[in-house]
Amino acid sequence: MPQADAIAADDAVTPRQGEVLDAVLELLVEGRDTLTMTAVARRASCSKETLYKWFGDRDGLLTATVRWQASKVRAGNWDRQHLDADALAESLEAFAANWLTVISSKTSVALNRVAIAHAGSGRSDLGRIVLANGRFAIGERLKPLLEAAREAGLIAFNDAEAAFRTFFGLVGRDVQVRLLLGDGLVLSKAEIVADAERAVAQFLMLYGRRN
Amino acid sequence: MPQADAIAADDAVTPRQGEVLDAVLELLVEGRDTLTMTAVARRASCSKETLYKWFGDRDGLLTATVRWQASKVRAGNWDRQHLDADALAESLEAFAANWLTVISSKTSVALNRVAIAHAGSGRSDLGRIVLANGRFAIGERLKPLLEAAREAGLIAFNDAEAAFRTFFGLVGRDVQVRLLLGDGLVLSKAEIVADAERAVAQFLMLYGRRN
DNA sequence: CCCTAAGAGTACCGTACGGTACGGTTCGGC
DNA sequence: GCCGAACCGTACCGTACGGTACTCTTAGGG
Repeated sequence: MPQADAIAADDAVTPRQGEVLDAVLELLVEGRDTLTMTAVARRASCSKETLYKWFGDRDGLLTATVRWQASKVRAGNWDRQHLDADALAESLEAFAANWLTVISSKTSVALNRVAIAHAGSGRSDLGRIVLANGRFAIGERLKPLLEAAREAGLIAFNDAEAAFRTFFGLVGRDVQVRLLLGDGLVLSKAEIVADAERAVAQFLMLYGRRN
Repeated sequence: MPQADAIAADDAVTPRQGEVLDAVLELLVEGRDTLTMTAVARRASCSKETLYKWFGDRDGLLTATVRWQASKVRAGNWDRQHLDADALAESLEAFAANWLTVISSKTSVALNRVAIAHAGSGRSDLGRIVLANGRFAIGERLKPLLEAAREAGLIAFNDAEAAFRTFFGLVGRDVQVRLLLGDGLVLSKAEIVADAERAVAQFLMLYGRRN
């Protein structure tokens, strides 16, 4: 796990603090420009002084929010036993569908937006944290599956990282950037499943051992 | 009020206005938080009053800047004559390399960041404009090539849009989101060329007619 | 029943920035 | 050489927001 801060997440977040962070997420989803400390305090029914006491400053609050959300999104496991072609496809599809669901959620879009805006202005933990918990976390979770599949003779590749990046591209395509830029793209559950199947089929056509 | 003129006159940008917009791009690249009207005026050696006269307000200035940059990035043509397998691969690689070069440029990253931040806060032309001049513009330019290649019997697909999106994913992969989030990813000219070749090879493996 | 601590609510301060006003300067037209 | 337009530089205004201080309420502990 190269990104050390991927899991430095929900340490010592009291339930009440969780409520506050949920309020931040709400406001974030409603529109980034409404995210003022006063608005957070009002929404969470707490005082600004408490916000500053708990989170230090505005950046600290945002950082805690990003970590808080990351700690809530954990998914995509696979069965290490009996890995045959069907099980592989199924696991990959589960990863793909989960990933598409996450990146198309309003929360993820809003959080990525604020992290990207933050990354533009010098001092930026947010971008790094989002990357560590998003793109890199899923990479580290998926690579073992890819390598197990390779050892089982189901797929072939030299570089697991490169293979994952191809998978990533086939799954995500233009979805994330379109959502971030405000395109009115909506992914239904059915479309996500179909997209996941298509992406996995394409991936296996590129990397699968001909049988 | 000359405001209407200034907004509508995104095609008729005087040289002096171009200088101002270039100054905006400079500041944008240097760090988004430094982009204040005062800073623009200082950098461009013009008065704030002139900025407001020409561009209406801050959003107008940003919009003009996005359009200005878009008007500077036009590339990726292909030879309609003699379209054989080699020519197709070459054209696709040119598209891919050009696209990678654009999205990994500091200017593009900075502009996408501000557009994304803008898209978060309700009323947002910026996101739409960036999308129209980026993702969708290249799609519209590439699809004719794909369709010509299909008619030439080089590739096979039902939906040109879907084929393009796959191409888009294979080329871009995780590059754009990583750059937007501030990952220290640098693409050398050689890597871009290699990536373009890989993406095209993969695309042709998925869509190419077996020969 | 008091004492203390946590925290809600609110008033307040400083500053940064969007937007405006105005005096001074340059320059093309007559 | 004069006039007006364009425009630079800058001082100025209003406001929004980050951050702080202060009061008031509530809850536990003795």
